[in-house]
Amino acid sequence: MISDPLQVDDFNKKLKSWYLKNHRPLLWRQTTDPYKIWLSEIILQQTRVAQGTPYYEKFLENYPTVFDLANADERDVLRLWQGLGYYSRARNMHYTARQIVSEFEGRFPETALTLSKLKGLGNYTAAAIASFAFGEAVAAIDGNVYRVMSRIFGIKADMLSNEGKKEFAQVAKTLISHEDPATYNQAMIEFGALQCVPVSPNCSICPFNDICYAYAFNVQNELPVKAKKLKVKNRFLNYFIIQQGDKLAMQERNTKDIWKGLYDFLLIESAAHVDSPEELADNAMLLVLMKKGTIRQVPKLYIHLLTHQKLHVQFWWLTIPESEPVDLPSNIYFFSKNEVETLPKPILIDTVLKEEKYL
DNA sequence: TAAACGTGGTG
DNA sequence: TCACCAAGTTT
Repeated sequence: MISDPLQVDDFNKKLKSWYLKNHRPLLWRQTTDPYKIWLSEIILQQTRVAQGTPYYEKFLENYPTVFDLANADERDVLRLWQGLGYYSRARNMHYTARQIVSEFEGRFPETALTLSKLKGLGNYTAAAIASFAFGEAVAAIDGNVYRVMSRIFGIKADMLSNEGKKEFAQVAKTLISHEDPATYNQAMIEFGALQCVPVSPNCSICPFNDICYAYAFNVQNELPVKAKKLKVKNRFLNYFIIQQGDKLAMQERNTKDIWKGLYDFLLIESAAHVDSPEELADNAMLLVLMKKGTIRQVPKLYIHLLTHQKLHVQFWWLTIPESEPVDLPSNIYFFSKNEVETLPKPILIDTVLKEEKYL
C-alpha cells in the first residue's frame, strides 16, 4: 500500500503533471460557481460526458442561476431532462434548488458534510462540489477513481459494497493533496476517464506503470472488483394511444415504478405478449372506448432496455371522432398537440409519437 | 442493504 | 446480438 508521505507527494506530482498536459477543457471546469458545478455533477452521474454536455448547456441557458431553477415548474425541468434517464436526478435537483433558495438565500452549503444532506447529493457529489467550488480537501471518489486506485494500489475490495467503499475511502484520504484538492480530484477522475480506461488501457504510456499493481501482474481486466450482477426482468406493456382531433390522452406516472413524473398513455400490463386488446383482462372500459372509434395496431413491437428491465411494448392507436363524448379513466386527460410536445415523456413514448408522425 | 433507477455507446 | 459500462443516489 501507499502511506509514505514522500511516495504520496511523488504520486501527486506525477498525477498533476499528467493532468495539466492531458485534461479536456470541459465547460464546468472553467468556473467555481457551485451552481454550475452542481449541475454538471448531477448530469454526469452514470452518464457519459458526450451525452451530458448538451444538457448542461441547455440547462444553463434556461436556468442560469439556482433562482431560475427554483422558480421553474417541475414539469418543465423534467422536459428539459428528457432523454437523459434517471429522472429522479431532475426531480431532486429541482427540489434542492428550491430548498437552497428558501433556506439558504440561494447560497450553497460549503462543506461536503453539509452538502451531502441535500437531496440527490451523495458522498461523491458532495465531495466534488466541496472541493471544486470551495477548495475543501475531501476526496471525491467516483467510478473512475475506484478503478485507478484499485489498479495502481492493488485494492481488491468490492467497490460496490459498503465494506469496500470504506477501504477505498481510507486510501483516498492518504492520497489527497492538501495544497490543491480540487485539481487532485479532477486529475484522478480525468486520469480514469482518459488513461486508466475500463477496457484495453494503453499502459505503455502510463506515468504510473512503474508502480502499478495491475500492470505488474497483468490484471487490469480483473480490477476493480464489482460483485453486483443484475438480473433483468421481462415486462409486457400494452399502450393505448387515444386520439380525439389533435388531442392525446396522457397520464402522469406517479407510482413507485419507472419513469416517475413523466407522461405516458393508458397502460395495461400483461404477463406475456398479447396479439389483440381483447385478450387483455379487465378491459370493459377499453371495449367501450373501442366501440366509439377505430383502432389500429402500431405495426412495430418495441423492445426497450432499461438497467433492470426488458420492456416488450405494443401500442394500439385508438381514434375517436370529436363528436363522441369520451369518459377517460381517472388521472388520464386530453392534451393538445402543443401540450403533448411540452410534456416530459420517456424516450420510448417520444420515439413512437415521432415514428407515427404525430410529433 | 440489495435492488431499483434510463439511455446510448462500444467491442 | 448483447453484455458491459458511464463523474451515483435512494430506499
